[in-house]
Amino acid sequence: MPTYIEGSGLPADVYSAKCPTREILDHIAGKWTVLIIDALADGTMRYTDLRHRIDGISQKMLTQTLRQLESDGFVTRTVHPTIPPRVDYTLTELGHSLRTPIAALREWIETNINRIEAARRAAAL
Amino acid sequence: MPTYIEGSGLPADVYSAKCPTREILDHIAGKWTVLIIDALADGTMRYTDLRHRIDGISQKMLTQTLRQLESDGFVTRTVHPTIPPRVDYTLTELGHSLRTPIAALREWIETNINRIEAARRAAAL
DNA sequence: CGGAATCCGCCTCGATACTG
DNA sequence: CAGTATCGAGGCGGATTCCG
Repeated sequence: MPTYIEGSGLPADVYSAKCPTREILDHIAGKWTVLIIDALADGTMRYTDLRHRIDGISQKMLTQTLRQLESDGFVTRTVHPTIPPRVDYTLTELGHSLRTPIAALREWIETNINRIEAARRAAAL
Repeated sequence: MPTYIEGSGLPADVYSAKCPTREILDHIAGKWTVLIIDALADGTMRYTDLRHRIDGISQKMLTQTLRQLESDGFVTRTVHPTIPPRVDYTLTELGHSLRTPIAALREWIETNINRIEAARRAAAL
């Protein structure tokens, strides 16, 4: 049984360019998005924690992606007015439910990496 | 138990920028990649089939993404030397095993779209 | 500490036109 | 039918500088 979009009544379908699901797919299906959601699976993390956990991410992309996740309602940003400042990032309930498919993707890559690399070498012929 | 990278012996870890898993994540985590893999889940499809199934994809992105998937060993490209030409795309065994996590992601979006839209409106305040 | 602001090269992506 | 070629806008992403 498909889900129907509130308002339009049309069935949810990522294959349809104008379906709201398409934009969400575009937001979620990104390298940094996946890594941040997955990193927050264990619980609250500070900005610097994330920066060090996710090797190779720049300040700009971290901030930018976090803002996107926040405005999509996946992540909560909490500012503690202390000196030095402290900002915590946590998954919302919605973001929490996204954990499972995201983690599944990461785990698939990690467990199959040797098969993948072998397939790439074979495909390169 | 983690997977270890053949050759280096290091544990597979997408959080590490230099780990080969990171590049694969970058290739897989994309709007078009997800849609193509998911579309091919049902079986072989021709170029034009894919073009019509995935609403809004340009010829360029379809060709480009298919080539990427092919060189990563997820998809097989078969050319039939007929007139008019016919090209079939099929998931390899590896690509087939990727179906599960990809479909899980698509399904999560489609079933939760109304929650997501509500959360976005709430986050926008 | 947790950003914001700015600059900038490059690559992505889409639109258009053309081809065997 | 299944692409290739080209172009141009925009976004990605890194580096740097500055701030409360």
